[in-house]
Amino acid sequence: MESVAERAGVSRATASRVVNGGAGVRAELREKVRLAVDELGYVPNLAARTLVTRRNGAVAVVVAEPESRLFSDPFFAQHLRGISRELSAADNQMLLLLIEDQRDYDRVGRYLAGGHVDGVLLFSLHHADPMPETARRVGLPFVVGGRPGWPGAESERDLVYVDSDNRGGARLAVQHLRSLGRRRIATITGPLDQTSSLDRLDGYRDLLPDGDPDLIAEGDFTPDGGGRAMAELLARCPDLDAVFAGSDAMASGALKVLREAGRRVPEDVAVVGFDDVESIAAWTDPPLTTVRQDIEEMGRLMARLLLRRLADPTTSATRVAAPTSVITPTHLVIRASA
Amino acid sequence: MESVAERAGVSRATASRVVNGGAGVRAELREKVRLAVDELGYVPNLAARTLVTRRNGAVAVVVAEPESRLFSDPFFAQHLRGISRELSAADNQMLLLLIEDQRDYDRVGRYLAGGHVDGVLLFSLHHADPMPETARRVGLPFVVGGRPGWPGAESERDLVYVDSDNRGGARLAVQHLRSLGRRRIATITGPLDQTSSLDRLDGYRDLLPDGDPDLIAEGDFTPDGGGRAMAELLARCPDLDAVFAGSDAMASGALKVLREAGRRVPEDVAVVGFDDVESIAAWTDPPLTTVRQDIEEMGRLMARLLLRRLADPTTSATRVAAPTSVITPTHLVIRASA
DNA sequence: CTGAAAGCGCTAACAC
DNA sequence: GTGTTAGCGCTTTCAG
Repeated sequence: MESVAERAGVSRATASRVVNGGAGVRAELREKVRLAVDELGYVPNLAARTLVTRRNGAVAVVVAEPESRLFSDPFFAQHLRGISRELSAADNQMLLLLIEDQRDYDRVGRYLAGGHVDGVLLFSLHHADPMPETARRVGLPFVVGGRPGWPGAESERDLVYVDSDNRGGARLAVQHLRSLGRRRIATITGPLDQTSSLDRLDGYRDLLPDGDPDLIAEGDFTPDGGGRAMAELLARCPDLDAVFAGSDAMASGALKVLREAGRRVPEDVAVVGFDDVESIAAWTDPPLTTVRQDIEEMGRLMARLLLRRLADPTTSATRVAAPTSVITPTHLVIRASA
Repeated sequence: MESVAERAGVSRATASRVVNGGAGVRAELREKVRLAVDELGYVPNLAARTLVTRRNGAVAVVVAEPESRLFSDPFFAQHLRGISRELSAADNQMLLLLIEDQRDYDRVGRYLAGGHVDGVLLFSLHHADPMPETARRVGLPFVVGGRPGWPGAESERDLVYVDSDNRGGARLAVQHLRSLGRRRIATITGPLDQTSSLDRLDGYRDLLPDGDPDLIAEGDFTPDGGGRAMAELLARCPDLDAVFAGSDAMASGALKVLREAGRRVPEDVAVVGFDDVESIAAWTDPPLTTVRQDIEEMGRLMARLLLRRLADPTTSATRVAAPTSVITPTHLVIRASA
């Protein structure tokens, strides 16, 4: 920058002003500086800038997903795409931090504390996940993907999150199955330490308040887990005529087990999934009827919420219209499996 | 750090030494400083450190994949997992930079030039991709995922890359099909502007040098594209009795089209995929026989190669044992489709 | 509207 | 061994 200023015949201060928007600099000089910047191929040193501005132009995305689900369910990638788009539209970088084992919590915690990012996006929170507390401790604004509250989690109350209408979506699914005349409707849930699984189960129960508990089996959001749960259900309730799976991935596993058991889908057993992940739902045999949630849009919303917080440093004092959580709608996509 | 030093009764310099390993400091003082750090909850400011050391402890992963494949093929996620593991084992952060449209090339280029990272991992390079040149221009060491060379790409000659043995893998697939007695073996290729597609096609041709060109159709690595290519092939060569698809995702699309056309797999048409992405290959109907490449390992290798370059600043002058490209092996995984 | 000067928080020679 | 000193490259009051 020294040399840019020199070449343009101005001081470093003026050069700096131009580089950062050029407000309050005579148009003539502004041009001169811009020219010098181009000619010298000057690029500002971010570290130096951060040192004084205390801003990084970067936000961290922390994904705490030790399960193999992360790498078998495109859910995650779609989310990321939404986030990345929104962030880069605002010229912010996305840093992906993966947490795979206990040790990583520390590493990521240190990284966040190190002041390399301006805010944090948190994902796949399981019960009693320490990340929100960590983010709060180091004073970084954050937004959570998926409703984080567990009964009694006092401290989590006023944090901002984005989630889809899991409960409503589940109701849609069961409703549809019922309208098809199905009477023995089973469900395969996700891991019950995640609110999304819980909410979907609640939606199922909303419509089947007196349901047979044997019709409920827990999976883990993987095709494998879905298959295992399906096998359990079949053993317990051979007379079931429909299944609502808590994710498309699990539904695909269930489909396979049903096929192997000689049950025709949808004739003998109707199947509905959840997510509408194109690469799974459209390609199973038969193609999956499922509950659609706009995952990419959820990602965009998370990023937007965080950016708003960053732009407007509303401390807890003068919060007038603090960003608030949002629930995105779900709807049914009918294909061939139900 | 000022206050840490004060509290420990030492100078800032000594405090700094302790924080950075504590070599050459009396054990007694070292303890004192450590204590002060803990008590004050001190965390070093990375920006300041970077400013002077010129090191970030971070490497960028640039994924130039405008196609929707990125978000429908777990290939990518597995790669990332490998990279992330290797990087964090060496206490380096991974920054994910996605390139989706032309505009993004500039944004990412600026970011790299800004000096926020120590090195770059490049992915999914298409023909004449400008990223390697950009990385070279800003002077960042980089490693490429997938063989980048195109005929005549002089400047790309001596860059380091990690790739799997695509050609050998394809040969394995065709070999297997032939050993099953198949005589009309078709292939669905990936986009032919990527070397991985080209190499797999070459492997196919190695074993079928006089093959009927009508038995070759181009897909795009998506299930959809695979389906379209399969339909084409069926129209052109109704007598085909086997298909080698250049990816599991394309194979899944092909399977669907085959099913709809009333062809039984593997009885009428045997199908072999490529990748062995568990979430696809194990869950298709029938489960896919495919060529396995250890994607996560490839990611780890890329990271390791880059880290070695960073650790050992071998300029082009004294290169004794410069890191060199590596090709990982492939092998056949037999399931039910062939 | 522009320039001079004072740091941001840390590390690395260099003396002691 | 340890402290002193000089910056790393940039932004930003504060005068002019």
